[in-house]
Amino acid sequence: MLTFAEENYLKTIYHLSVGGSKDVLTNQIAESMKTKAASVTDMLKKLSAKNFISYEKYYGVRVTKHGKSEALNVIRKHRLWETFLVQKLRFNWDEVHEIAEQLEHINSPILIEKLDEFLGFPTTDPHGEPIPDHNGKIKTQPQQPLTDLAPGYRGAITAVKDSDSGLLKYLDKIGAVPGKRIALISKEEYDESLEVEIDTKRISLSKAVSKNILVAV
Amino acid sequence: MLTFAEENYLKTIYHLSVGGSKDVLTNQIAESMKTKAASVTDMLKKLSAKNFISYEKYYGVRVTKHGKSEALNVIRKHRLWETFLVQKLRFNWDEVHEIAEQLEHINSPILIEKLDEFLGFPTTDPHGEPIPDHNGKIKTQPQQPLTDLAPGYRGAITAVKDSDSGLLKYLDKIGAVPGKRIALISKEEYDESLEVEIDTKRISLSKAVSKNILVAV
DNA sequence: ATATTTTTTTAGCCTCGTCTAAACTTTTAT
DNA sequence: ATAAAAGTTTAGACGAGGCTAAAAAAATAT
Repeated sequence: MLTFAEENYLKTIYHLSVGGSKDVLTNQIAESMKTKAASVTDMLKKLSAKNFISYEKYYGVRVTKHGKSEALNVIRKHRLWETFLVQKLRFNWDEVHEIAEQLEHINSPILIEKLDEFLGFPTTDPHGEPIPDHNGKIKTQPQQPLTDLAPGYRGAITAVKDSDSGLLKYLDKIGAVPGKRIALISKEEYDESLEVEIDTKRISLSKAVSKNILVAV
Repeated sequence: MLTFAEENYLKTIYHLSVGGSKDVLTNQIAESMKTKAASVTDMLKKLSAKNFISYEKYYGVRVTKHGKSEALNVIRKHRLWETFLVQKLRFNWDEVHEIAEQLEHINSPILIEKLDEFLGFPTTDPHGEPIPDHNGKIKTQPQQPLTDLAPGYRGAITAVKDSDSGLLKYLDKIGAVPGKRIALISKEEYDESLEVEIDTKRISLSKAVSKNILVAV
């Protein structure tokens, strides 16, 4: 049985490791979890002793098979609860992250299976992120941040990174939600802002916003 | 903000204080929480310092207004989640207690209000226990354990005390669930077992069972 | 190649919640 | 009324998780 803290570290390390091919560093974890490097080092030793991560002093960590499976389980629970909050309790998508951060630690496999069924076995959460199945299998689709694409791109928004409520409220207002079609018209060089078209409306998006919009490629 | 442990102590103390007119004693709490008296004493000091209980060394505790309100809030959450698990996720009533013990500590007032609405503002949980409203008002109805009544009694089961899964499974099997009509036919003196009628069927109930069946009076 | 800066780890301390063992109080029995 | 028993509290310890300050290692600069 994992403690809440262990689950949170594992989830963070897993998230930081996805994409990057290198080991996850102590300071990255500390920054991401808003804690201190010394605290992270302490926890890394514990997680390593329990075989959830492989840890080489000064050179960072990576999750083991065992650790990845635990991390994906926490992520599965988080995303199922977010889906529940939005679909059943009618929360807005910008309000659910903090609550799901608590609910993800509830320990009852049968509860999660029944919740999954109650929700109709959803494959993505309200932000478009894929929900791992009960074996930890996660269905990824080819996607890139809008910032990486060239003018002329047309496609659909697949997901929105970052769970900041302000960003999500804004995206909701302009209609930039998962599933929505979007076209990249042009890129402004000096501030890297993007001119896009959503629902036949032209909108300029700052880089801070557009780097969080993931689209199908 | 209360910790999980503080919430659990407060809930237990409140439950033990209901009915009994005297102060709740250290050993009662320890037994009820399956912990040691020394641990209880430590926590009583903390809860007393925070004004959730009034505590007189060696003579026991009682909850303050403040403490009662917190206890009722935890109980409200527990019973709403139990209702959710049974009504929406189709759990059996004997399976929900442990899961609700975890869910009751989720801290989000708005979540609980939305859950309450989603469930249609229920007034009792699956075991017939009343659900306090968001002001901590609890609707009690006159009820007594079946063991306290005389042969000839006819009425309805209002609630079932104790959350033991074995007991609940048995009660479910014989149809002794809240709302069901029940008649007390006779009382066997030597072992205090009761002959009752439920659904036109005659059943003999041991004292261990019948003391947990609460009926309207 | 050495010195400086950055990153990471260690050492030591803190709070929370738990425990055992020993020391009190209070209650009960003689 | 006093001795024994029962109940409660204190003292001291521990693990989990966090912190600050200092030491050590790695990366970067000169």
